[in-house]
Amino acid sequence: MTDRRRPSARFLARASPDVAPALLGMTLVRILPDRTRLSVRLVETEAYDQTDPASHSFRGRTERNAVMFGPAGHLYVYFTYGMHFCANVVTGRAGQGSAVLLRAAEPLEGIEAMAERRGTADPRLLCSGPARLCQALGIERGDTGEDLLGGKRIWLERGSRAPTAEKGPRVGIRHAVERPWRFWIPGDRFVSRGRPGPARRSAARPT
DNA sequence: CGTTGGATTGGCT
DNA sequence: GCCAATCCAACGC
Repeated sequence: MTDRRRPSARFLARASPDVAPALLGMTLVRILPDRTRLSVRLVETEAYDQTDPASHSFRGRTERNAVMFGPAGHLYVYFTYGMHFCANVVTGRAGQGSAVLLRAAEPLEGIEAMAERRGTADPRLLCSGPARLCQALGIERGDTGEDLLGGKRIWLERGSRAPTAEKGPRVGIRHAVERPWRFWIPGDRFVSRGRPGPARRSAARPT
């Protein structure tokens, strides 16, 4: 059964590479301004922290990343590529600048509303990707700082946590590519593209 | 103050 | 596989 309790602050106040796999299988619930209830099951996450050249917090606190340096359990939303939002759960202790990027999820409730926002009904195209997830759930700049442990517009529930996680390199970064800080539920069809996986056949072959 | 390029996506070749 | 879309934070001068 699904556990509707929220995770504890203590659970999130750990290092991001520990929290990231532990979030898999948890539920993210979203209440839209018109009170539509949406929910998804997290299936893919990535860890970031201040020692990490790929992290927004690497060069210290700024106006943009301030939420990352606050207490665990808040939502850090950033805007990128001129058109996309991505959402993170702040982890660790205040001042550490660590967070977990929510990369992909399985749609559970409010699928019709998600499909409308996304412009497609294909379940695999609703939340499989960090920017897709945000668009489906209506997460934007103004949602940064929301309290996922005590808030009423968006929060986490324990859900049906995954027994195992697979790990591999993070997606779309230039620095610290060697850190295997991407985590996903093995075999889950809602994991986003770009899976590392074993030996994908490449189009670029030597002659 | 000007430049660069990004924790992405979707459409076209 | 390749690249445009489209904003703006971070960095260099």
